[in-house]
Amino acid sequence: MKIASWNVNSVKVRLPHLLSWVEEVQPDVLCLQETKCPAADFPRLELEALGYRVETIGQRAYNGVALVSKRPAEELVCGLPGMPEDEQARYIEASFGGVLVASIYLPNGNPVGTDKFPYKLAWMEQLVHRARDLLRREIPVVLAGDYNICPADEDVYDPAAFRDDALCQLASRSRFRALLYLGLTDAYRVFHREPHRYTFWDYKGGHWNRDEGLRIDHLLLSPHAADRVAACDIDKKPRAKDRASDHTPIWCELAVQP
DNA sequence: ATGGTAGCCTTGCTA
Repeated sequence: MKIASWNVNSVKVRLPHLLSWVEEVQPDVLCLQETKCPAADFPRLELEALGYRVETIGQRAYNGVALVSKRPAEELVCGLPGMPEDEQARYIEASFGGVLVASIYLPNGNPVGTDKFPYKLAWMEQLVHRARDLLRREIPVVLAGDYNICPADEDVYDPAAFRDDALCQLASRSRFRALLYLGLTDAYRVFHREPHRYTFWDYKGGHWNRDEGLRIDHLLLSPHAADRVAACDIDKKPRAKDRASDHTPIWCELAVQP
């Protein structure tokens, strides 16, 4: 069972890239973030033509998450439990044949010193609570998405330049580590130990061409999923295309019948 | 030199 995550930065603009990637890679579940698209406007017919179903929550211009899957979603959850007052479309969760998958668009939190940063930390606190509840079920869980967290300095092309950034703050990293200490596993680091591997390259300043990026998109696995993970990688090819998203997909393969 | 680019509800906001 192949599970992937991709911040597409507008599903409408990225639709050609999205369709060609789905057709080529054939993920069983693809988690999207920053669709920037209300659910009623989501281009679901094009994905259905490839044999996929879509569950999504969205809003105009900002945020928006989706689950694109071959199997129908079960036990759908829209919005992060514990944050009923959150109006931003950042969390959608469902089960697919006994594997629970969430598509997460964690708040960016910049600039630190504004109310955006405490919003990020409060959101992460609720995500920790949700993860704790899900881990009690003792089933395979994949929490996938744009976490807007660089777990360590090795995940940043220029750690000094990002020292005061919300993506690298001690408080942000501490909440991310709280997820790991609960028993979740960073799937990418099971297979790749080398530093300076990225999922995001800023549009500004030719960062893609110099491979100056950040590792902020993550697949976190519950023990039952980590026991079955057979592969995980970042697919850099979509980032090289014209009119690319600033993020590229990350995927993992679980030894579970889809 | 606090720049640069992209997408959106655009003349500003978010990332």
